[in-house]
Amino acid sequence: MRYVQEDDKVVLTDFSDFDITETLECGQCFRFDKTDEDEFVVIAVNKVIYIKQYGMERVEFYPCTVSEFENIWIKYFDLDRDYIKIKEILSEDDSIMKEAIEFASGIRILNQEPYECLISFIISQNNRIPMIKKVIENISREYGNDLRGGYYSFPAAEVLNRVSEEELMKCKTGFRAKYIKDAVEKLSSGEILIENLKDMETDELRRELLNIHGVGPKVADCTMLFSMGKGEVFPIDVWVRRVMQYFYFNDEEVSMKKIHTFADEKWGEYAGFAQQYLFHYARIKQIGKK
DNA sequence: ATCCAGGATCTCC
DNA sequence: GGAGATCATGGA
Repeated sequence: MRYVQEDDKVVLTDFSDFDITETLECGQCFRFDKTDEDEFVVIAVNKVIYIKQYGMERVEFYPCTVSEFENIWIKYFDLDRDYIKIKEILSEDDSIMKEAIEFASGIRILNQEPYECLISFIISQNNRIPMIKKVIENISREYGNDLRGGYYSFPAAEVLNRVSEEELMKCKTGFRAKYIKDAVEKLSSGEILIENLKDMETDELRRELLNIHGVGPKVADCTMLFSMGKGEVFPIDVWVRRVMQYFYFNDEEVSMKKIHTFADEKWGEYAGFAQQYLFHYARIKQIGKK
């Protein structure tokens, strides 16, 4: 990996296993817009950044400085991880996983902000991805800070804690408004210290997140995988359930516990990565849907 | 119109 | 401890 400053851009070259379109559109994050072919704008960490990719030759990040790139975006886009090794291990003696990986081999598991990620996946329950994006956008526009260009930061827990359930509903949160309220209350009161959570052991962290009303296994697991560096966590949603049953359980109904045990034994510390390749593959190809 | 969406909760047994 | 209904909202 090599990167240099060119005007207001940081230009990345000599990289592999990174595709901005696959990474953003594989369902792990919601605050981005496509601005052109292989070009996106991402809103994160109080910043608006554009990313344009030219094949496997060149990726431009702008506006951006080398120090911002090193301090924020390398970690955010998980660019310092060896995906070649992960893909080798996951593909070994598994032609299904091999195909899912080859289908979108440029996916990186982002390291998002824990608080925004948690609220985003609370909103995601029983919802569609375009609608999830709209709701998060509504909340940000209404209560976040203006970052210019029509983009707004996601409001802090202390800010949303002062917003009534009825006001939140106007952002189209639906029945999830009371769940968001419980989360921001526990976070802003200090009952849950979100920034300390990623240092906790996975099982204990999971139990902590499950104490929030409206956070179940799936939302907790997505939060841990996509924002707390817990790469061994295997979130199971309708698509992952379908694809797992279809490919690994002879298309039979199996319990969540059974799928978790299987994933843990088969993929271990890389189960979360396996999950994301499978989820994206299944959703695009509509695997297992009747 | 009816069903369903990156689920979780509540109720009832 | 598992099955079934319910929850807002909008698109197919």
